[in-house]
Amino acid sequence: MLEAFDIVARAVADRSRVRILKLLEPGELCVCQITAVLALAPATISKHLSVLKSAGLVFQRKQGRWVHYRLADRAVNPYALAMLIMIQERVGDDPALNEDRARLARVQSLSLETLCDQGAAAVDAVAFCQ
Amino acid sequence: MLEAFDIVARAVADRSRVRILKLLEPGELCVCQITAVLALAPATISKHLSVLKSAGLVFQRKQGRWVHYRLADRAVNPYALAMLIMIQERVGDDPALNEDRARLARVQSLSLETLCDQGAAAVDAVAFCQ
DNA sequence: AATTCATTTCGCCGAAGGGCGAAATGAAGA
DNA sequence: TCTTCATTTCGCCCTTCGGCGAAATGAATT
Repeated sequence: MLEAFDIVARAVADRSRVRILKLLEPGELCVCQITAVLALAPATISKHLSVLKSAGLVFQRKQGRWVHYRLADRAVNPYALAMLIMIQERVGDDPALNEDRARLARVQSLSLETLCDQGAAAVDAVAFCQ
Repeated sequence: MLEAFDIVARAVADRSRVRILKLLEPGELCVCQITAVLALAPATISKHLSVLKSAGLVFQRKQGRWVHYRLADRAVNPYALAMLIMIQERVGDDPALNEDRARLARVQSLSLETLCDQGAAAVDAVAFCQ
């Protein structure tokens, strides 16, 4: 029990991972989309997602070349859902998170093909055009 | 906001600190009592308490030679109380925590004077006598 | 079967964090 | 004022963890 709570607590005790959880609130996202928003190396994002998945905070769905992640909606870890709800309800207005949401909007205006080819550069290009 | 959540999350992302929070649920305790239960160095316990205090999870009260800590009951950090409630309601039956509670009972059967003089050894002596 | 390519795994680096002993602090008592 | 002593702070060690590039994986396409 302590062990299970500890896994969830350690998982959310990192800004990048909380940013990912907040990004996933509106719906599932592809790894490359998350990577483009956070502007970190794919290896880093993959590691974060693996930690979140192990904690039962996110689920994974593979479709074609891409892997989509979404917030957990079923209790794998008894503390995961409660923690997600807490983050959802209480962690709201924040400069970094608002920035992420704006960036996500631009990311989602691109096809996955374009995004994977161009990476974060394409996102900045969209920002420039608007 | 993200910053504030991060501080609380990192504070509870450690087994020793969660054990301390669970110990404090029935009521305030002296530093030496917590030290005797967890069987860690006073310096270590003090550091943990400082982290919990900075996160707004515990309050401090000085009385004579001793310092008493208790769970926060007023919102210093907007996430602290919610996290405490979550830990209180959901983190329950666990071998380590049960062990701590049993050890706490023995600790509380000693006066602070005896406890501070003898340390953890006195606690083991009580266990032996019962 | 070979290629492409999004994702993951591996190995490494530097920073952060838990643990302790020793020294500092500071309040109570002599 | 001087001593005592619970607690805290400081410095150090060692482990854990976030980050990255390079290599491995594995599914889809040619």
